[in-house]
Amino acid sequence: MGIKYTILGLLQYKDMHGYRIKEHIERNFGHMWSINYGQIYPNLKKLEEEGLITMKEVVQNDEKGPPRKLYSITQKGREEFVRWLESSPEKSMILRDPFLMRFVFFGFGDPDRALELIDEQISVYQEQLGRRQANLQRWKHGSIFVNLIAELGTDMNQMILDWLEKARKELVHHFCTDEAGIKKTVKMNEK
Amino acid sequence: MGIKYTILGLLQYKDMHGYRIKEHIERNFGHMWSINYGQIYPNLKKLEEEGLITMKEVVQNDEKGPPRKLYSITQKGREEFVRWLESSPEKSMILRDPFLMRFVFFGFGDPDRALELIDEQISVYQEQLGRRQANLQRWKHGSIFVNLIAELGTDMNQMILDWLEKARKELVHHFCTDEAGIKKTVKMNEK
DNA sequence: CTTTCTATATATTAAAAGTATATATAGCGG
DNA sequence: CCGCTATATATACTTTTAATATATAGAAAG
Repeated sequence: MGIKYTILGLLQYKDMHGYRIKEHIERNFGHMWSINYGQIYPNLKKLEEEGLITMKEVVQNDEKGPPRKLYSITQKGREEFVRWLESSPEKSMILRDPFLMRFVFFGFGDPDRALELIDEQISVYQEQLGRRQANLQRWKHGSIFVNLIAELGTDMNQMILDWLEKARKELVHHFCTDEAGIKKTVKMNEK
Repeated sequence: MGIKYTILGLLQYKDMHGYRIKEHIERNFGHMWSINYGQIYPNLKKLEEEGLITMKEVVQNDEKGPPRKLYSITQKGREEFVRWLESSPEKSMILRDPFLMRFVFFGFGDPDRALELIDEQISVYQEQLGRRQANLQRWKHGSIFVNLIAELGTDMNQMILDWLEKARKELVHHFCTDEAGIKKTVKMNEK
């Protein structure tokens, strides 16, 4: 889904080699999505075949490591990129969450364990939120677009945390009204 | 990612055939994720091979259409399902958004067009929010878990709308301070 | 000087997921 | 009888993910 154009977009900023492309994406957009080497190298090859980028040179590494292939975008690539950039997205947001997939069926499992899993998820998102807020400060002077996306990341994180806490409360109440002996659990889990 | 367990989970509620599984997922969780026949039938076959479900019977359709294969979960399937249900998720949420992928690079395109795309996205989410809120009413008396997930869907929708409007304002301001002649555009897009 | 470790770099393969397409059955309306 | 729609099973192909392979080079330890 648009990996080609993401790579083209990055090469508009500056020339890059494959390893650096993944690094850049992870650093700047890692909170929103990620990319794999299995996607990068085949797409670089394809873009080159289509004449949208060229492999400029193979340079010896300054620091350490093997020689690297530096890619740059062509004029044809710039035009194709803008054509895509100004087209309407063909699909809406796709979301996959192994936790939510479990959440739907929590009625089938052990209520105690369900609450534990929610607590784990709350911890994960709290930690991630802290990292994202720290990153926000770092990126304040960068691109307004990256900044706004980072804000979306923290907004989303906060929203999910709020929902998790609300869901937890309602489930504690729901489990509590069951004939199951979980009152002790409710008490233990209350702060 | 867990398609097998989603199918197992649905078969805990009641026996179903392949076509109905997709229908059920689209109706109850369509706001969060979707599934394709290309995922359903191979996984049904695999689950049967693993002894987690059985193909109970082939029944002639009452209404119309061809005969259908009714699947039901086995005891082994129930145990495997609960094992998965009570395990910690192995990954975090995955998010893919063709619009956000473009948003990041809006600095390269035409500012007018960028604002148009944002306006389109706002329309899409507003419409989706209306549908989700209507669905919320319908599901109020159903499973508390499905209900909470539906609430998450509307919460997320509202959050994204808020962010889009905030982003739009900041971008209008950002573009306005450019040396580009977009003041007219700013004026036309103001309500 | 050699070995081990780490970071950096290119790349491929297998499995899983997602998309598109094919084929079939049956009722209904023209 | 034909065309359309809904219902139903299923496969082929593409994309993504995860894992793995191979390589280079500096630094540290022995």
